[in-house]
Amino acid sequence: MATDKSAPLWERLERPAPAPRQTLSAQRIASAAVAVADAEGLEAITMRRLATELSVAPMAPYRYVSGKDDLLELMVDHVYAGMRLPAGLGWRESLHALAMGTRELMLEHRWLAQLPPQTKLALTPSRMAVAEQTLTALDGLGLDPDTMMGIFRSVDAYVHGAMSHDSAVEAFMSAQSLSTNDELRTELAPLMAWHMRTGRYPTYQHYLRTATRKDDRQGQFDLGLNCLLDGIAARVTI
Amino acid sequence: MATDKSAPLWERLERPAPAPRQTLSAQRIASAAVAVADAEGLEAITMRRLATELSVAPMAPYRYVSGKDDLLELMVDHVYAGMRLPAGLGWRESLHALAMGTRELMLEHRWLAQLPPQTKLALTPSRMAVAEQTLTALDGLGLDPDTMMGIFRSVDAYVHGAMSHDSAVEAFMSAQSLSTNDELRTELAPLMAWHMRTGRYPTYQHYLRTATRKDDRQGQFDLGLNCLLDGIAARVTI
DNA sequence: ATCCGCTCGATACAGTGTACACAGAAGGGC
DNA sequence: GCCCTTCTGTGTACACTGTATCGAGCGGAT
Repeated sequence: MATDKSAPLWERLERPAPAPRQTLSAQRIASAAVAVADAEGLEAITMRRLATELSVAPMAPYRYVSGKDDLLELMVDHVYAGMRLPAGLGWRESLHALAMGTRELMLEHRWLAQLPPQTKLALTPSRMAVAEQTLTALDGLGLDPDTMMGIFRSVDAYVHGAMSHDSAVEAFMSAQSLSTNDELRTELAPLMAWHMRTGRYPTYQHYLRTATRKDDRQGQFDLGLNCLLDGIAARVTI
Repeated sequence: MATDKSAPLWERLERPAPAPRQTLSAQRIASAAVAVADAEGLEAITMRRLATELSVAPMAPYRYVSGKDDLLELMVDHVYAGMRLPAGLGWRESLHALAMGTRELMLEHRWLAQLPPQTKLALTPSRMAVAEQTLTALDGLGLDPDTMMGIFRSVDAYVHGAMSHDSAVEAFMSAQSLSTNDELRTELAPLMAWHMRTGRYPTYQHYLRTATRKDDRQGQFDLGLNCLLDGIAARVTI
């Protein structure tokens, strides 16, 4: 029986491997790809590069993934599998853990923030598990199902938005070999100075002159997250 | 199309004068690119495609943009220039207008959500203007500058995260020629059914069975936004 | 009239994703 | 023992990408 390409990727993977040959496997492919992306960024992920990394012909991985999109899904699932949310906490602690866990994951794997849209949507088993755990933490609070899912998605949206920005900054810094926030500011200074010289942004200029923790990304993240959780609290406690 | 050196001298001489010069400009380039991306998505944006759209040689636009990244920045600035935030509102209405304006912009130009990270960071004049207007709306409330910027960035992060998801969904739908949410659900049903058959997601399954407004994206967006704004309110009103 | 500099054209190149046909090994039935 | 199907990985090829480079011809300053 031929491999049924119309079946979902995940179903195909869970079918018993009819292959005693086994120099390649979805696992090996995924972790090799993740290793490359972690070390050199998403743009280093190339079917050829992946193949050489696995000491295999360029087209070989196509036996396991139907294309690059599939590969990216596999990578996402691979790293999300490492995320464990502590159970038995209250709703707020659970959402906080969800946010912090996702943040950590996206810091460790900066490429997560630059995936193409169809991959961002991918409903992989590990992601389903995260959703399941979060929904469970929100269960039994008297919320209707739509609100439960809405809360989960809102936190997820905030985390993704914030981390998309943060990891873009960090990718930029490492691309320019900047290691401190001061170096970053120095790098951006000429552009910023030019903007300010137009005189169109007086309030922004005032911010630049008086702010003190301009680049505390962790603090920024916490501020927004706490605001969001506070707002959710008002809807949870009946 | 090649300069045919073997053609008779006289034919070569009578060929139309190569250029009524100033055919290109940053404006023309930006709006042509935006038009293509709006109609066919970001992946249709190709230096060659852009050139043919402008009836010009592939390398011609490089006189105005130093590469594709520059082009994308130009496009971002071009569409953000159309965003006007009403002035004279209170802080909450202003933040709400910022969120809704950005949402509308990202719905109108779905490619905004799939830009590469360095372009997402781009500090273009139009984006600076949006930041300026928002900061102005937050001024005079007794907030310290860091908190002002933090609030602006939090709202922006939420909007980007939420819309990144939403416009990925819509890109997927239009790619599969699905027009209604029911069609979308039908398309995803086999995958979802497979996940559910594993029995690993009981709470998710319960959600699927009992939820009623599963795909009300506007409602989801509003829920999270209102939560966030409520949380901010607690920090604004001292 | 001459020259310079800017704008745009033509060509070329390395690198991308992936379609396609083929080689060889694994294991079951005779 | 053999053969034959089936799966795995190989080799080659193609259309397409971003962009470096060189050169042609116009406009304006000298």
